[in-house]
Amino acid sequence: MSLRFALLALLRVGPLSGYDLQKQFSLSVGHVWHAPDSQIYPELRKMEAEGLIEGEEQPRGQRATRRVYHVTPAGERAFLDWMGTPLEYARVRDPAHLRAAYLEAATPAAAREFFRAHISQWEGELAQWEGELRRIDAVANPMLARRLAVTEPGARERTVAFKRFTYEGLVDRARSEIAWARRGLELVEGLEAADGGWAGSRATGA
Amino acid sequence: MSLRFALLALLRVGPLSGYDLQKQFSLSVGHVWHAPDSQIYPELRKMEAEGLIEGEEQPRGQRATRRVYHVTPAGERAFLDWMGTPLEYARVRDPAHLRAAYLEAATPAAAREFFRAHISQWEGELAQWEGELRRIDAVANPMLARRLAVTEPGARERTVAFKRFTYEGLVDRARSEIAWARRGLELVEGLEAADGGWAGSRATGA
DNA sequence: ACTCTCATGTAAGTGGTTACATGATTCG
DNA sequence: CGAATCATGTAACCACTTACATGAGAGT
Repeated sequence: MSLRFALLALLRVGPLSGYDLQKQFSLSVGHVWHAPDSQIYPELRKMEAEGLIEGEEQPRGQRATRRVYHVTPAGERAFLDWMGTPLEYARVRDPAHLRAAYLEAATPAAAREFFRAHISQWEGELAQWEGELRRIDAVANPMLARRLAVTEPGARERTVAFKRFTYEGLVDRARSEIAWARRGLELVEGLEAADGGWAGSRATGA
Repeated sequence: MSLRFALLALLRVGPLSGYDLQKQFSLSVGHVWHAPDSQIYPELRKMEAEGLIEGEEQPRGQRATRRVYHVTPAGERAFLDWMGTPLEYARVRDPAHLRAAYLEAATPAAAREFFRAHISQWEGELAQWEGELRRIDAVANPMLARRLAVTEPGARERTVAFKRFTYEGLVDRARSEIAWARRGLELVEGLEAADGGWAGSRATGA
């Protein structure tokens, strides 16, 4: 349900084709809400059918066209309504913590590998989010720059502030996942030292 | 894909009916992987069809029966294999941070309400997870007690250690979400004080 | 001529959600 | 006798994933 609002958030700064949208997506909102192009195109069609956006065919070369979408008043209203309604939180479904809870059934090597993968996973996200933070500070994100150009001066400060704040939260989260996994690595070391029996045949299932 | 392993994790400590499983689920693994009964029953059937578990019809009263499942050797192997394979991480899809990134479009009241809801959401989770931590320490979780009874003495320490460690991680996460949202509340106050123009008609879409 | 980017999708499948359906048993 | 709990599902729907499909235009 959030995809359409992520799309509206982008289209609200100015008209874009599905293709451009998809590109901008991966460089901005995509950092908090992933969507592949195979999901974006149909969603745009649906949103158009519901009157939230309108598409205009534009010629491209001799025969080809591209469809450029802009937000309708109904779309603007839908977006602002959404901003005013409470979020629905998804129930927990956390594969990493699920696995962590039963790591005694894994070999020490597999447990270590799990934590290492967790660290590198979150280091990847961290790098993305820290990069985004730097781009926000430098107004080097093209989407943000366009948005600020379209925003009345008095509102620019808070526009930047909420972006910063959002990515700070994500950075915190990534750091705490990494810290947790590092403690996990230490825990594995400790348990292995304390109990020579782990790594035995039981853990491998043989 | 994780559901079946969550179910196997429970069944590995001893046979259970779908109904019992579902009850135990919400009191243990359910804290990291939610699943409604309408998903559990069909999944058990599928797992049986694939030979991971086996069900036995047991009489209950005069006419009724219940189906009690136990893990087969193939199921045990599947579980241990899963423990040894790298996790697949889902792409980010985070409604709260998506909204936070565009909160300049909301009224200050809506922004505040959003953060308050975020705090109470995570305080709820926090309470659950802290409760679970206390039950782990007191061995007051019946599922954990059963598991320890079935675990060789040398492996008990690490069984408890990984559970503790998992819930510690979840508690950390909840705390940091709460801290983030509190900072969000402060940010809203600050922006409102700095800029009397927010809360104006623009933000409401009129 | 070839390749890269632009541009827009469809189709099949999976995992999960919500709502509904049904009947036996046990306990007060 | 009625209510709670035991017990097991089905059906319709939605969001998302993966893989595939197609063709025009621009640059080398």
